Amino acid sequence: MKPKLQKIIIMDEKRTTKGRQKIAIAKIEKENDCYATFSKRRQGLFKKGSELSSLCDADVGLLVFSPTGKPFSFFHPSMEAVVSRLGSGGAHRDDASRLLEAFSRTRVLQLNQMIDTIGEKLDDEVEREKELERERGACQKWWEMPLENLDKEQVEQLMVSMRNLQLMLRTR
Amino acid sequence: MKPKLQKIIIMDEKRTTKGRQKIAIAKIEKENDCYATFSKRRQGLFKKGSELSSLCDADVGLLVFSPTGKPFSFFHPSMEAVVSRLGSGGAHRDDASRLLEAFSRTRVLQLNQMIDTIGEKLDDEVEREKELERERGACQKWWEMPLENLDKEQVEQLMVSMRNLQLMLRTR
DNA sequence: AGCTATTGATAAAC
DNA sequence: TGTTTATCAATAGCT
Repeated sequence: MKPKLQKIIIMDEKRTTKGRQKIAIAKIEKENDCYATFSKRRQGLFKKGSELSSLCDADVGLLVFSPTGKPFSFFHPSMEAVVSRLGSGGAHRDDASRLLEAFSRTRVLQLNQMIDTIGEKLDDEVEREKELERERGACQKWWEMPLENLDKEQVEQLMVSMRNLQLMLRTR
Repeated sequence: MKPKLQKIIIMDEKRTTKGRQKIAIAKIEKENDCYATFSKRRQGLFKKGSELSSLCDADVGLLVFSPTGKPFSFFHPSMEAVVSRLGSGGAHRDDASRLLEAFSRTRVLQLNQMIDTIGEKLDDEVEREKELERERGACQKWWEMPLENLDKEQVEQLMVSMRNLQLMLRTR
């Protein structure tokens, strides 16, 4: 870019880092750099997809495999919505499809909702959130607690607690 | 961002345009602006996907529907390559079926990975969580958090999260 | 995982 | 839709 608007930039202090540098779009050979870049850019890609779907109310489906073969995906508004638009959407009643339904209703939806409702809110709302987090501590977003890390006992307690919560909410 | 490196910028000539302005991530109501934005951002998204696949030698599949319903897709190295990574697949059917199958398989893979992870007892993460719990004992029982202190939005989020949690637990 | 300087993407205006 | 320009947002290189 060649700015038409003339700017004169004077910098004091010494540069502390080299900052972002231009790179060629070619395979990153250094394995560590490659992983780091994949992680950052995958996040960026999914954010872009999320923004596109929000801004234009467009159905979006993204599917990416990491260098190690691990799959990542992003769908909005849901995998079913995106996939069903591809055609007549014949009745796939195989196990995979049913699993897909069950799973997409939980983790995918949850992740997307988190992204939509929390991650992409306006700046001041994000600021307010951060404020709340600081006040109340890390436990505020308990629902982001990785369920994978709960043992059987903890799960049972969680379910009991959920039932109680439901009752409380209902009586509100 | 707040640059640590002090810059003094002097501009002469008058600004000729407003340049890029910050926008909220919400549905663009003006139809024309919406189409223009979709067109530009779709290009940007596909470019990002292309770069990611080149930089990290990653398989990438992107699928987007314009506000008018027109489908766009990007696959690297090819749809076949992306799909085939998910298994030999059965007989060759139409593209839609194959895509669906691919997506389903992805989900199943993730589900299986999750189940595996769940089966294991946690190590460092759990220790870390317990550590946190010990530190802030009061906050551990988040479900006893006074509901009066939640605003409407938080309650809605809470209920959504609960529903997702239920589904997720059910699939375990 | 955080930070900062720089590159890259893109909202406005034509 | 394509081009241009000033800004905003993503991220490369370090730690």
